Amino acid sequence: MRLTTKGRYAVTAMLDLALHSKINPVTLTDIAARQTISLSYLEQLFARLRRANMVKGVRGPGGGYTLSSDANNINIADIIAAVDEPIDATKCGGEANCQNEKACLTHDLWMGLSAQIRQYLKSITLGDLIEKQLAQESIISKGEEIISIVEIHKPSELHSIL
Amino acid sequence: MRLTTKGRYAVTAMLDLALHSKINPVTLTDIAARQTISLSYLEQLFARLRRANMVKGVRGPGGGYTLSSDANNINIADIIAAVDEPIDATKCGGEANCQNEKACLTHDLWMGLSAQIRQYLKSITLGDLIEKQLAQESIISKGEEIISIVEIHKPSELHSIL
DNA sequence: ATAATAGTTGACTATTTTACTTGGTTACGT
DNA sequence: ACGTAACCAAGTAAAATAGTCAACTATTAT
Repeated sequence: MRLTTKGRYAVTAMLDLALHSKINPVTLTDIAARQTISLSYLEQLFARLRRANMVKGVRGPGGGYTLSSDANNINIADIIAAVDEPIDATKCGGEANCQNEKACLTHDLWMGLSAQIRQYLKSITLGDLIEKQLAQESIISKGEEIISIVEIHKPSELHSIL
Repeated sequence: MRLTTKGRYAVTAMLDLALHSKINPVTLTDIAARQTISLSYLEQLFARLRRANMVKGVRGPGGGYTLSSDANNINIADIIAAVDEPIDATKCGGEANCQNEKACLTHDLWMGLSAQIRQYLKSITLGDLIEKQLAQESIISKGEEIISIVEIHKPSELHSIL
């Protein structure tokens, strides 16, 4: 499971979509403007999201994109997986000389962790983010009160946390 | 919180270190060979890990790296943060027109998720990965066995044992 | 003291990924 | 018919990743 800016763009765009497409489809132009992402880059991302059956494109005037299913049925792991290029994390994908040997021990450990992260992100849906997060910000302030402090005092240094 | 191959290399190397540096320091050359990472790239990663006080370098013959503290005190989030370049995830770092406005809603949502992921990875230590993962497969004893075998068979390390 | 070891540092290169650009075509609604 | 917006296919600039090379310093062993 990889977590890059690309995946963040995708999740952000999907969140935007979930928030605005309740009634009408949302154009990529609108998302691009709101989230300051280039239109064509969004097109690339949404091409993948569409192929992964996560969004539906509606052509013509009044068209745009809508979620393929309810926000509560769309999880974060799937969004990220849809736009990310799959990579071989093992470097030894089941080679004969790697079976049960020490060289692959750390690979196995990493894979285990990776699976845990994926499972975790799979348990979080767009709906969760919108409802639970917005309702109570306890998670943010409780877990990392530094974030809110920085948000207030030194917004430019947020990156040091993320 | 970013999760890239770079971070994976770092975690993998730290896992390797945790597994092998119980007695003696471990050279980057050994880790490079075991994990198939280039030596110089490891040097770059460990320069950052050292600056973050996560490992200690021991110079001279018989030298290498050791963990700065117990494997149970080193969490995954810190390792990844140490080697990753900090980035600005917001793109609107506290601009006046972004305060409490809709444009930043999805940013906030993403930040909340990012904080959760970070918190999650912070709760997982190297010790957790090694113990919990390995305990089930009872590889611990087997692992130690292999370690000692390899240590003995590697000529470069013979002198440090005897 | 000297040589060998191994960390430390910096600059430099190649590859890949990211993010964006340009310029179209297709489908759909008015 | 016309405008809109999805769809598509190149190509490109910037950044991150991954690795190389070379010199240097601190430590240990002989």
